[in-house]
Amino acid sequence: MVRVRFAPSPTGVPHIGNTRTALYNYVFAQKNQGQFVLRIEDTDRARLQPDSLPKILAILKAVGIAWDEGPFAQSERLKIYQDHAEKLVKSGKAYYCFCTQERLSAMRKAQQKRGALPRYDRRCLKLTRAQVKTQLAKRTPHVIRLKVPDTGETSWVDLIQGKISFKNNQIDDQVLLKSDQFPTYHLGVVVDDHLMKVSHILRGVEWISSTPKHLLLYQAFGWPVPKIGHFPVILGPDHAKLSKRHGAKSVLDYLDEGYLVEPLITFMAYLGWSHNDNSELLNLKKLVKLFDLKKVQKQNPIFDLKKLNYFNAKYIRQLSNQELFALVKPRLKFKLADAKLTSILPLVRDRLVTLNDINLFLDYFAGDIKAPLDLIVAQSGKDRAAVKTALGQTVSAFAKNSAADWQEKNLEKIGHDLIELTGWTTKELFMTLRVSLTGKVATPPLFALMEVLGPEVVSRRLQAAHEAL
RNA sequence: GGCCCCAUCGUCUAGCGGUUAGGACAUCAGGUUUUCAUCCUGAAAACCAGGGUUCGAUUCCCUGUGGGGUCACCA
Repeated sequence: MVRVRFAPSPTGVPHIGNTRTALYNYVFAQKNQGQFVLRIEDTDRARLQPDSLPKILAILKAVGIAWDEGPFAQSERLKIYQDHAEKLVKSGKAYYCFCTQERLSAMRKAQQKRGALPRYDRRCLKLTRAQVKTQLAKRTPHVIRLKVPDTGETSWVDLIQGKISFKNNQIDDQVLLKSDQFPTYHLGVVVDDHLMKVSHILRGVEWISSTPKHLLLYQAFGWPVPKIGHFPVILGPDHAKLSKRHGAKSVLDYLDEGYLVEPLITFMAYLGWSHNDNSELLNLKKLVKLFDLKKVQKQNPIFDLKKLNYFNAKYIRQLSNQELFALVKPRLKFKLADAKLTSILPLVRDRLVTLNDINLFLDYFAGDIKAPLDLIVAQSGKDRAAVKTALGQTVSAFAKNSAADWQEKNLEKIGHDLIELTGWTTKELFMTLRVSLTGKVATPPLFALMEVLGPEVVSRRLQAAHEAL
């Protein structure tokens, strides 16, 4: 039975990289008809951020990752870790340490000065049983440390990275139970992964160097070791691990900005894993079908927003007008009648990168604009007087068209007649009208736009520009 | 710095001893008889370096270089 887990610590909101780890885990479990356990590793009380748990859950839900068990909070399982740590002390695999933080940091400083490896000097390992007893009786603050073997090496075959091995003498006597009686990460994961019958530990490469410590713990407990795999970490544009420093955003942030779930899933999936040419849009179901742990890269991928944009725009284009309408409506920053939005949508849909981009095209539909005279003249390529004349001719030409026949086709015909009348090039005239009507240089096709704008608005804006010139 | 890992176009990647080293994003150019976008076509763009092994290395091995991760009573 395949059982995976996602075990975030509630010290912040998971960014895209962290969420990708959850995604890979989930997809791997689904692929193997396995189960997904959600565990909250809230053992660091100092860095705990209470508002991050709801966000973690919201992200998983948004992506569609359904957990089969949990969320389990480690803070509610303290006794379990304490008992296990004590057990290790009894069996001689771990020991009490009464050293103060001050001593430890002074020791480390001295070691570094010497150029030596910063690690615990095992002073408390030399304590006699009686000495330990006295200290405990005195309630001296203490931790429990793992007694790491001095010789030999610890290795495993990583599901993604291949064989990895560490010499034991490189590994510090890790703290297992902190002086506040909370477990450290190392104790917590090992105990929980075992108790929760996790079969595959799949996490980011940043955990590789702690893996031997965990392996040693499994050994100390006499437990079987789960399969272990380490995903590459996502790097920022500066090639350093993606972090808050890069403004690394969460799935929730991207959703807010008008990105959609499927493109987000696709984007995350292709960061360190590949299928065909990495251009196919995915969703959770497709990803489950295609995912293969063997195709996960060892090399760390670099975050590239352009790809997300590509997938998002592509996804939007595949939506029906009705679907797009529903998605876009709540994001309007302009007051707009439904019927109007419906008629605008086909004109702008190919131009949207995110859903929020809808607002980029709405100002001249929803409100009124002030004609940018200089821009109009510049785009026309003519002098001011000529533009004024041409706009005048345009106003009267369109005025002759009945409101009932106010359709793109008819309007376009008038436009072409005007080209003959004025002697301007198509580009010159149409750009002049475009800017006069929208204030912008880049817009949907001119006559489709005019149809939606309607005769009154078109006439009013052209007239206004004409008069102002 | 020690330890661990990694190394194909700018980016994501295909490749698993013999290929004109392929695709996608991005970029650039042209086309779709009005802009922008879409769409289509095309272009430029990579095997980190040096040694081996081999008839033959992008591919296997070693070294160097470069990159990343990690060195807490944080996860």
